[in-house]
Amino acid sequence: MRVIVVDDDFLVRAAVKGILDPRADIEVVGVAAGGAEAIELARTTRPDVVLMDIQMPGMDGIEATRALLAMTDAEVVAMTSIATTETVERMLRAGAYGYLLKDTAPDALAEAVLTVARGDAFLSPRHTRVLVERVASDSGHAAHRHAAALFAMLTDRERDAARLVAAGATDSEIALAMHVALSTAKTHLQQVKLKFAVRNRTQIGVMVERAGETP
Amino acid sequence: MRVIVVDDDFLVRAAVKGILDPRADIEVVGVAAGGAEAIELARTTRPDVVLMDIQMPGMDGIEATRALLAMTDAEVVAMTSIATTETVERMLRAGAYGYLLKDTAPDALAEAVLTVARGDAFLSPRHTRVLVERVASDSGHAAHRHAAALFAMLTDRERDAARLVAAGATDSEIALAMHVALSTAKTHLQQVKLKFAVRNRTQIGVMVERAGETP
DNA sequence: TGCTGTATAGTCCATGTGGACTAATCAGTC
DNA sequence: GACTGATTAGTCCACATGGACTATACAGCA
Repeated sequence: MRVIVVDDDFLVRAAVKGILDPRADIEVVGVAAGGAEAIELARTTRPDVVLMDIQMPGMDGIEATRALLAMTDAEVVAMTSIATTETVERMLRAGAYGYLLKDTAPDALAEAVLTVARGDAFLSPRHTRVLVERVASDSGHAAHRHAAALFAMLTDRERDAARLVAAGATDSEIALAMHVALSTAKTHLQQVKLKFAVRNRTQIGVMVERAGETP
Repeated sequence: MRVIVVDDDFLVRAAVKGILDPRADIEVVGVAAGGAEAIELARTTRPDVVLMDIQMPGMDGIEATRALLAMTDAEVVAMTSIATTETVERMLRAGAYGYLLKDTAPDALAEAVLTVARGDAFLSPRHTRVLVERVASDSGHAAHRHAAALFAMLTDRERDAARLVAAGATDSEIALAMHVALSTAKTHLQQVKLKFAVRNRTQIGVMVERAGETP
């Protein structure tokens, strides 16, 4: 398992290398002090896993991860001491599958490397909790389910009309797009209003968006 | 650490008890074969952690978790062999902070119990990956960011007006609610339309909903 | 075979909305 | 002290929308 370590702090680089190198199944093939340097290093050493610090001067860990994953098929494990929803989300979105607190036990460090290398994900318990809470609380979820359920109760043509309303079309544009008379489009929308139990077309648009049906 | 084990399979109950009981820091204070039985057991034994199977006849693990967390302050670790986004999400939403594959190593089982007991989350690497991918791919995210950025560019009063539009108010109702003249409400909405670069109020409503600003 | 739901189409009229303007007041900025 | 942006307010008019109806045709179902 070929690994590179990216951190602006010399002590961290040395410590991580010191933990991983003695292991028979992991070899640290290089260290870098910044994002740009890491990308250069990855090009030449072709690592399986990159241990990446997030806060670094210059190109930060998130940018570096994005750039790195665009050109290699390495896996990335983020290392940091911050555990805000915001940061975790941005890092995972950049493509990292591992997330470690810097005070992690040596065993966990090696385990994280091996876990992401075989295609699974490894997050520290603290980060896992942050992620779980984000998914669990996901406000507006109930509202979305309700809107989706209402949308599913529409007929095919009512759905078409509703989507066009959400896209900002006028009644006559809807009639044109659906190849029907103006009065027909209006009748469909009256039905949609009834079924959604709303007052006007604006709320139809809001419901369609909430149901995730705006294309 | 007081633990109860809930599973409809006698062999699983015995195996889990056999793994956890020998440990000095964990005591299995009861086992149950179903959801209803588990709730009864939790009432009498007051466990710290409940290991809960998801697929059970009668009351399933998700329902049981919801009911159980409503009446005790125990933590729940789900046990299952399925790892679909759907199931993981429903279980986490029900309030579980642990999620194990049934073929988990004995060490991981005990670690999961201890991790959730101290308030963190523990997911098997496979489930962690499912969760990470859900967060990372989250379609519509870019659209949401864009809408939120546009919304942030509005002035205070324009924001108020925009929210009221999304709620389905007419111009005169907006004027009333904001204690301004009809023409003022219209002027604000003209500005909003300009800044959002949209054609009509329906699209204003859609953008406000997309930005997550509908109260 | 009649009932129900869907899709189509129409009329009439009150009200709402969009567009194009102008303009005063006030707060902060250069 | 002039300028800019925010907030307020106004007029006029064309067009869109909502509401309340009626009505035909066709499908599937009991």
